[in-house]
Amino acid sequence: MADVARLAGVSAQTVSRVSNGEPNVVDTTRETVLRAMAELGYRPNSAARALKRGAFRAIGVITFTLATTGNVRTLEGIVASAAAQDHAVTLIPVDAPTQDAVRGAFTRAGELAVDAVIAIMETHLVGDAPAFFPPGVKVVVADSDDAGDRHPVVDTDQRAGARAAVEHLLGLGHATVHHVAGPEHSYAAQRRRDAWRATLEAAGRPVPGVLHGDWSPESGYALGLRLAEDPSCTAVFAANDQMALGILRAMHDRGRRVPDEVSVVGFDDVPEAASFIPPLTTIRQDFEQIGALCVERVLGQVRGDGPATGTTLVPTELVVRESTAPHRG
Amino acid sequence: MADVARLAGVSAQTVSRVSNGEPNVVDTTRETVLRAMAELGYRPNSAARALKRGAFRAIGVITFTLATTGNVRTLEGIVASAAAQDHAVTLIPVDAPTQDAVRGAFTRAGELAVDAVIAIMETHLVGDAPAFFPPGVKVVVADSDDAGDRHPVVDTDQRAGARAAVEHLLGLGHATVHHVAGPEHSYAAQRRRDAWRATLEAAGRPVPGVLHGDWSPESGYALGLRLAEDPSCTAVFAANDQMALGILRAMHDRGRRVPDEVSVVGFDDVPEAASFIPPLTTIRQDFEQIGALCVERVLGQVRGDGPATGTTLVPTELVVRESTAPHRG
DNA sequence: ATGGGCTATGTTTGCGTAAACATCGCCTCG
DNA sequence: CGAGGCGATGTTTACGCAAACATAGCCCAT
Repeated sequence: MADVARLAGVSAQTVSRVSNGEPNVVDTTRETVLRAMAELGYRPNSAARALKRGAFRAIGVITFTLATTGNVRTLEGIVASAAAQDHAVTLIPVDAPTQDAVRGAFTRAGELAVDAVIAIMETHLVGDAPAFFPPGVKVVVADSDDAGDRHPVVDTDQRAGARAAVEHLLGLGHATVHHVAGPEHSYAAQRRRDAWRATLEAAGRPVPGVLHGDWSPESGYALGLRLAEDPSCTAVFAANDQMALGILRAMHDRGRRVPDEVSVVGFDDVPEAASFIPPLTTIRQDFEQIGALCVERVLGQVRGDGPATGTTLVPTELVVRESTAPHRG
Repeated sequence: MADVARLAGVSAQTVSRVSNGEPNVVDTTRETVLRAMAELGYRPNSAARALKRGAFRAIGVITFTLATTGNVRTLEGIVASAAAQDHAVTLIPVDAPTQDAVRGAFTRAGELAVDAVIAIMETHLVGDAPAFFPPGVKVVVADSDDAGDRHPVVDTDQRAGARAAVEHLLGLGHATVHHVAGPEHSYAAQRRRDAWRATLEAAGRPVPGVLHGDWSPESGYALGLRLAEDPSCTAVFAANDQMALGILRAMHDRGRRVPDEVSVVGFDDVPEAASFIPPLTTIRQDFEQIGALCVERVLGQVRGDGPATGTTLVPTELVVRESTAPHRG
């Protein structure tokens, strides 16, 4: 910076003003400085800038895996939204899905060059980790629809989505709907399962035993084989599209035609869902909006004009494709 | 830091030594300091630290989209590997796949708190963008198997992978292999297409006209419908798994049985590939290793003990599943 | 026993920037 | 025509940390 100032024949402070786009600099001076900057290849040093300003203009994102569609697309929404508000995004990996590992990640985040942290994980993993935080760093949690009393929480409206799936199937004339749920410890899976059950009960339908998978297509296939054996099973709601894919294959392998004999609904609307055999009816989640809301909440806290708690639910959308059809009884 | 020093009754420098884990501190002193840190909730300020050290211990990753399996998994590999070497990862989004946008991203990266940059994109997009870089920041490019003379480049061995796919199909007795390629402007797509053609020519087989998709399942479906019309088409090599998925559905819709009548091979080995109908034979890419190599190369440059150019190709693996079978002619 | 070397700790200094305050010249208005 | 004010620019300072250098106490070998 001193070099630029010397070359431009001005003070360092004026260089600072130009580089920060402050208004009270005469145009000719500004241009001289800009030319000097270009000539010397000057870049502001962000460390010094952050040190002085006390802010990094960066958001940390803590997540366990990028292997799931939801996390990645949420992340993408966060990055896009943060970029629009001139903030960078720093990824903070968690080695294992344990509270200890998450606490470690939060500790690292506290020492990192970030002003705020978004955790994409379920509440029970977050636990009390944010308590170990420097007070200045703000936290928002995605993918957990409770704990809104401790941090702002943003999540898909799991209940409404699951209800829409079940009601769609009941509306097609199916007597009841079987459910292939996600892992038992997952809040999202629990929400979808509970809403599935509640919707059946509200409609006065029998509630079949629930099958728990692990979100993978393979688990969907294994459980799908069991459902295929059950002639009374004409409608299946899978807790995500990947398991639905496995179920489709199981039905195919067992000669149960979809949707003629069995209707299948997924959850997520992954990009491939429209190309499954047959194309999958599913519940679309708006991950981009989740990401955008996370950024809004967290920057609201940083600016001091946003709420520090409260849950925001993002609506879902039923996407009807060819894997569901009226029941032929 | 001064508060901690006062409470512990030592100098600020000793606090610094403790917080950096330097060895020449007596255990009792260290413990006193650690206790004072805990009591005051002290966190090192990373801005000041970076300012002093001249390094951020952070790597920037420039990429256009996280919507593709490859980019995400490469990113995941980068994050894991960077974390193992105590580096953070900052995402730098590119708004549009144009050289201008990429140049803008590199400019931002230059002002960001990063010591090095990894670009996950094809070379022709990177263009001369890194020339606008501060000299201190190092660059590595993934997903481009040329330009290794300007920066280190890490990429999947596209040619070997495509050759393995074609040879597998020829080995099953198919007279030739049709190809559904990626977009024409994509280097990766070009490499796979060229290797497909070269392998057919080397075997003295006829080279069918190439069909270009856009990587999406929908484009695979559209092109698959055309292939399904052609009774001479018994083997298809798709440039990625998503298009292969579309092809499988097209064959299914036209009553062309896979693999009995038509064999299909994909590229990537996405997690769903094993659950397609039928499970997809494909070329597995080792994205985690690509990510790890990117980090190694880039940190090697930062440390000054790594090469500044050169291409590293990561081998692929043929994964045989049920979508390919011997030709029945 | 005494010098030399070694370790633990303290002191000084500066990294690059921007806020706060200081200065300087010009314009306006009575 | 001069006081007052305002906008453009310069000067000083501190942000929090760690490198470099300084000091002080100790042990060992001669």
